[in-house]
Amino acid sequence: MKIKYNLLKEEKNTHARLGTIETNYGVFETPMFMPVGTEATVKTLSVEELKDNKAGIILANTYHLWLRPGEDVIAKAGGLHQFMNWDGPILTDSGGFQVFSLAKPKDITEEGVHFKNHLNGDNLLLTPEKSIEIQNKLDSDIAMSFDECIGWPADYDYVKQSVERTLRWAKRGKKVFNNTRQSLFGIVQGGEYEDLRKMCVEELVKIDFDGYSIGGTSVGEDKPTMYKMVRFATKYLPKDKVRYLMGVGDPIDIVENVCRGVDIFDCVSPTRLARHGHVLTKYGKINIKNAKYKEDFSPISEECDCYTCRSKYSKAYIRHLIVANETLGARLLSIHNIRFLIHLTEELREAIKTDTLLEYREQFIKNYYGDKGLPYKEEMETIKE
RNA sequence: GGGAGGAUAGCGAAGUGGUCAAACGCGGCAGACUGUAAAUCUGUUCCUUCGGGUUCCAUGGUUCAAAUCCAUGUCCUCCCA
Repeated sequence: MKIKYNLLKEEKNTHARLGTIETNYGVFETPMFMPVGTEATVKTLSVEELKDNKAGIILANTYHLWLRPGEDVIAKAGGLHQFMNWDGPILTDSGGFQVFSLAKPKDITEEGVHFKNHLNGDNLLLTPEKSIEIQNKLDSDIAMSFDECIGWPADYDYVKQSVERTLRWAKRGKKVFNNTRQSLFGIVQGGEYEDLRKMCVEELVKIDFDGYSIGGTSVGEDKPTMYKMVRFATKYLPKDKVRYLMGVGDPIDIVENVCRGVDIFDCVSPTRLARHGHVLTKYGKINIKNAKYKEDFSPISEECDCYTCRSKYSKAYIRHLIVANETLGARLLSIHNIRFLIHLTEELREAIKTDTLLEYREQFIKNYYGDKGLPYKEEMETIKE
C-alpha cells in the first residue's frame, strides 16, 4: 500500500502540524527526523541502534546504490529492507542532490544529468525515468522525483527555467512509476522566489503526488533566506499531504521549520559531525576533541536517554576514541547525535499537542545559544504569516 | 684502539655561505561540515607588550654575511680490531 498521512492537529500559534504516517513497515509520528543512510547504512549504526534511537524512517540514496552494489542485486535480495535488515520505513532520494554536489552545469540537459562515476570515472546518464526505475526496484516505501537541486544564490531566470525542467522531469518520472507498494513524492524547487515556489507547488499538485518535499535549501543560503523559502512552499502545499524538508538538520533549523509547517527532515550532519567529534547537546554543540575534555569523566548529558549517555561513557573516553580514530567513538557519538535530533522532534510534538510551541522555541534558543543569541536576526513574521 | 657518518623546532626529516624563523610529514591546538565522492577539508604550531627578540649540539674562529665553512669538545650510529 501507499503511505497514508494523517493530520492530527495544527498548533494554535504557528503552522506546525502533528501527524502520523502509515507505511507497509509500521506507523511513525511527525514531526520526525530521518537519519541518512546513503549507502544502505546509517554510518556506523546497526539497525538495533536505530530502533533504540526511535528512528521512524531512514533515507538511502538511489545514485550510490545504483553504482554499488546495483539495484538488481538489491532486488534479488528481496528489496532494500531485506538487503539491509531494516524492517522500518525507508525513503530513497532520487540522485537529485548529486546533481548539485557532483554534476557541472554543462552536464545537465533536458534528457537528464551526465555524471562521472565517482568510483571509476565512467560516464553515466541519470534520467528521471532511470531514477524512478531504480527506486521501483529498490522497493523503498517512498521514492523521490528526480529534480535539479540548484545552489544559492541563483538568478530568477535560471531558477525559473530550472523549476520548469524539474516539473517536466517530475511528470516523466510519475509516468513510468510502477510499484504499487511504493509512494512517490514531488519536490518543490524555486529558490528564494515566492512566485516560483508557488507555481511549482501548484503544478506538482496537478500531477498529484503522495507527498511533497521542499528542496533547494541548505545549499549556501543564510538561515532567514532558508526559512523564507520553506514558508513560500508550505504556504501553498495541501494540508492533507506530508511535507518533507530535504537536507535540513541543524537543531535550530528543525525548530524553526516545524514552526513553518514541515513534517519530516533528513540530514547527514548528526553522523558526519559525530565522526568529526562534534556533539549536539541542549546547551549547544561541543567539540569533544577540545583539550578541556581530556579529563572530563562525566557523560555527555545526564538527561539524554541515548545508549551512549545511559551507559555513562565519559567525555574523556569518547574524546580519546575520536582522537585515536577508533570507530567506537564515531559510533557512540552518531548514536547520541541522532537520538538528540529525534528526541528534539519528540519534544516538538509535545509542544504542538499543548500549543506551547512558541514558548518551547524561545526556551530552546535560550538554552542552545546562551548569551550569544540567535545566529541570525529573528524572523518571526514567517512563522506567523 | 682505528675508520666512517651524524647531531636542525614536541618528534621524524629537508636545507650545505645571503632570497632561512628554516620545506615537508607526524604529533599538538583550534575551526568548518545541512537530500554524504566527506574517518574529509581549513587555519595554526620558537618567544613577543606584534615594534621586535632569540634559534639549527657546545665553545671559539673565518666572512660584509654562517644551520651551512674551519678548529676543538660532547654525544649518537655503523664498520674494522
